[in-house]
Amino acid sequence: MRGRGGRTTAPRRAVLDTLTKATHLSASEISARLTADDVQIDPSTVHRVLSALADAGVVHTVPVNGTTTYGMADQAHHHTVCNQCGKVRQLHHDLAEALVRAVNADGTVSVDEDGRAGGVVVYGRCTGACPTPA
Amino acid sequence: MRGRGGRTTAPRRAVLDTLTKATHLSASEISARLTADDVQIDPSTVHRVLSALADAGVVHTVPVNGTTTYGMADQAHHHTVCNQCGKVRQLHHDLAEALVRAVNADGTVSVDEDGRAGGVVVYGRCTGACPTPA
DNA sequence: GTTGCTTCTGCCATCATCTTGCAATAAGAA
DNA sequence: TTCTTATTGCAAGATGATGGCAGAAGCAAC
Repeated sequence: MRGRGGRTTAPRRAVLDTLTKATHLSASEISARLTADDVQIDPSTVHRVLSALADAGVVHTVPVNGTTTYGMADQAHHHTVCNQCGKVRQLHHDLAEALVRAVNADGTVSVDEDGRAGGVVVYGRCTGACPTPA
Repeated sequence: MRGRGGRTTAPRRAVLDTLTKATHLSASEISARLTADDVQIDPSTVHRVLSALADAGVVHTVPVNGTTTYGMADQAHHHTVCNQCGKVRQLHHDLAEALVRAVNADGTVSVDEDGRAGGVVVYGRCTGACPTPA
């Protein structure tokens, strides 16, 4: 699961476990869930672990409001984001793929789908009531 | 230009002037340019002005790395962002519009193009050398 | 199983961005 | 011109994220 040179440590395992159970969490949310599970990991460590995992391509990042949310990289690289509640949803759509191809063909920006933050994000608003106005 | 209930004050005029001269700037960049032009406006005021303008639909926001960049709303609502240098480019493409229509048709998220942050953002990396590794 | 190198973690301080409270100011209407 | 109220400036603080450093632990070699 993480055979990319890095070491298998308890914090990394815990962060990945948290992220597989509920994808698209911010660093502070992951910290909160870990402490809720009686796993004491320093917030700075969570940030470093996430950064390392993102560099390794294990997780990807989605910017939401002012913060960064993380999700497993084996899932879709395209997302919708609600600007109100911050909810991140996966976006499975051929048009997103087509748009990526078009942007890549354009030449000014290259979208590397394996990169830590490459992909299409559609910002909008939940139709109806937002789940949690986080 | 800003007939939407708000008052026409010097700070708002200055922020809008800065934003029309060079679109897609962060709040701190706008502050820096204002001070460079010998216009003294408090950073918190810049934030409040930008937030008010975004709420009014005069400007739109694009999340870049950890910060928020602002651009005039009369321009394209879709953008490409370089994760390395933070460069924001306008994205004129029918596929982006088609994707928005598809997402709206999907029903879970509504993309209001007049909203303060609605639109498509494609995150990637500048092909070749990035302008300024800001 | 033991040893040792190197990575990783935890703690701390620091930074940057952004927000909020409050008094003073000024825009716009009467 | 006067008055009401939105807006600004200043200060303090909240929040997210980063970097340094000493100690702990993973992993490989022996």
